[in-house]
Amino acid sequence: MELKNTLGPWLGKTTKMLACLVSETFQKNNIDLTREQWVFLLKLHQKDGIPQNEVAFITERDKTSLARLVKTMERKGLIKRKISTTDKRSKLVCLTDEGRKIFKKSKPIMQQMIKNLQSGLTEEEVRNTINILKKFQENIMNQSTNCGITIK
Amino acid sequence: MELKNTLGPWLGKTTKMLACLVSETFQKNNIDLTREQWVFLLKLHQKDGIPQNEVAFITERDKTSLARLVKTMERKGLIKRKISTTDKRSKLVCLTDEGRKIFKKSKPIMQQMIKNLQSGLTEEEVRNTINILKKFQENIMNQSTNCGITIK
DNA sequence: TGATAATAGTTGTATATGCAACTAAACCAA
DNA sequence: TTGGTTTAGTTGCATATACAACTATTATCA
Repeated sequence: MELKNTLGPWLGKTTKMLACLVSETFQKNNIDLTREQWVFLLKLHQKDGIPQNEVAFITERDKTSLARLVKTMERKGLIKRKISTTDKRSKLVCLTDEGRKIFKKSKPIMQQMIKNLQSGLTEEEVRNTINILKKFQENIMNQSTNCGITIK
Repeated sequence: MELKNTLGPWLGKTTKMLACLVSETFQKNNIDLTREQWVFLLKLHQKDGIPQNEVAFITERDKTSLARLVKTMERKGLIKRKISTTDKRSKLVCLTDEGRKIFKKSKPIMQQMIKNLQSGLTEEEVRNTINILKKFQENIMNQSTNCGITIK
């Protein structure tokens, strides 16, 4: 089996190109965000004021990685933290006005980008591809003890 | 359009899980390599003694990123460099015995892993999925000026 | 030929990532 | 209640990544 006829390299390359596009799109539109920061803001828009460990779970990220992302975004004024009143260990992450503002600006741009990415693909093709990716993820989990982030 | 029904997040998550599996597999088998280092060694096995800029192109990576990868791998004794005789700017990257040895050890393990990843998927499904990914890549390039790494 | 442009690689700076080891708080069980 | 365990978050260390600015060398063309 030729490696280049397997999914792995194709997934890697496509993901890399997508990351590049997102970065380029933000730059073009003067949005000072990284892809990771954008996803973080998106999640906070869906549910604000959640503890860091929950954000780490939702965004499927190591807690140390998240801690540093939080630090960067707090420094940039996109989010703020407050210690939970019920659990002094826990820090709740909240959007700031600035975070909301930047996300609002980015939203239509990202929606358009996502729409363009799917152009030429039928809904069925997308659905089928997602199903293949799910199977692929199951195959990963069957070989692993710790990569098993829940399949939604 | 719900974001979670689009390809982007699924690609990202699958790639992340795959990276995790590769890392875990190396650790389990006492192979001191990262995923990137392994791909680098693979490329060198296909063609040894190539200049850094060509490796950067082949592995679709920024030249600065590659320079640091080269530095790390040289320090680990996996590769060595020699200045080209025809172009004093150019540095040719070559495998060392150590690099060959580690790759040889890793090869069957990676082959098995890749085989397992495709289990339950028909050849046609894999082929179709790759074609969708190609279309997706084209859509990326249509929106971008610099993410257009050649589609092979 | 000689000035200018292009190319190969490095360094500075910034972001993101994960493992291991740590602190502090909360939980739990004898 | 108290002492061990679990949990939330941080810090140290290492890797990977990319943009901008830099050096050194080569290529171009007027």
